[in-house]
Amino acid sequence: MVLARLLDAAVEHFGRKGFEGTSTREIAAASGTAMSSITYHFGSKEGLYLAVADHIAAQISARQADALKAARDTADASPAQAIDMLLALMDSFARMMLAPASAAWSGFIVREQQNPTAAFERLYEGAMKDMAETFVALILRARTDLDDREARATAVMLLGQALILRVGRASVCRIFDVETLDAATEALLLGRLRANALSILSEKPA
Amino acid sequence: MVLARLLDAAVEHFGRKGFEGTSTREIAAASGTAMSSITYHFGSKEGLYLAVADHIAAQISARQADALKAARDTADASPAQAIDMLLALMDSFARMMLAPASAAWSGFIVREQQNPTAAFERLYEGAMKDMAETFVALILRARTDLDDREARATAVMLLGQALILRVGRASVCRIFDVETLDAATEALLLGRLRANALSILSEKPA
DNA sequence: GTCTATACTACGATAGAC
DNA sequence: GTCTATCGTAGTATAGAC
Repeated sequence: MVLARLLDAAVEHFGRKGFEGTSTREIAAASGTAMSSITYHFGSKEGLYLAVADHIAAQISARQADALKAARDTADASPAQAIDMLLALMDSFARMMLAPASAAWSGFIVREQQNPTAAFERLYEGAMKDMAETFVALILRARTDLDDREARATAVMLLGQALILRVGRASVCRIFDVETLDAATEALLLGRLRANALSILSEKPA
Repeated sequence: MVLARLLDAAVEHFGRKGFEGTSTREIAAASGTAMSSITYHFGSKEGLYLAVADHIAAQISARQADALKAARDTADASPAQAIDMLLALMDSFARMMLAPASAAWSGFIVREQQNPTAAFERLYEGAMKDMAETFVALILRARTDLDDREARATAVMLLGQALILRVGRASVCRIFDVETLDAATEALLLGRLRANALSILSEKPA
């Protein structure tokens, strides 16, 4: 119980302020326990940090599980079906980027992207790899004119459009001249994302 | 001279390890000077941090100045001309995201996006606003079917495709199964980015 | 298991010599 | 202007009571 509270508080604090920016005393205080319980349960501050990576990966996987399961059997999908699945997957991913819960996760993940530690491996293998490979497989079904590497590049670009909703949030708000994203603006962004993805995925006439 | 060395070292250290993750002693050591010179020149650690924000904004502006100047007079551009300018601007921005120098900058900027301090204002006003507004203006010329808010959303999505090249670098490398991005993969990504942007910007038949 | 108390290190800021 | 020396604070980790 204390263990779970410590983990939740650690996700929040590490996500928002980074490893060095967070003190174990803060996390312990937010969990209503003593700092030494971190050593007891996780061995060290670093041990807690790695546990947070696993925790985040598990939460993301759970959140995307439905959308990924629907896209699991892509071997015999028609291009049109693959596009439908991709649009649904993009929408699911983008909604996660818009959800408040992803703020702390993304802070954690983005730091690991720029300065990968052992935690990045856990994040990628635990949550991101599955989504990336599913994307690539679906794109290959949708755009039969692309080879494997082109499909991977396309997956990167599609994901980037959703990623900026979280990672560039402050700039997005400035571009729309709002303090926080309201429902109407979120809907507008999701609609544009869908339209763009459709443009990209529709196979071009030679 | 010491001042410039401190600033350069601070960009690197703050960018890679964040404000709390960087000690003033580290920065001073990397600059070959004493820690107390930070207090002398910048007043405090925070003063140095804000100076770094201005420094980064200036460097980005300088780097994008040519591409932005070429797109300055958009009032009478035809849709085809606007698309050409946008593709050039996208390419310029994406190449900055691929350049090694942007690693430290982006670390700094991304932290500010998620946890904006006074430094974010300086970054946005000093470098990002100009690019964002230029993007929106050009998109409105290229896609006459979009209203202002739709054009802003489209700008966000276009920038996201380039942003992921830096912010999601570790994942991009994993998706391509490489340690670092080689020239061939970079060319592939730039090519896909251009193709996607073209798909998105080509006005759809009603 | 969870707490209090404490050892040890590193931090930012400042004072003062030169 | 740039250095060395030092102060006060806050950090992680550990030991030991309960």
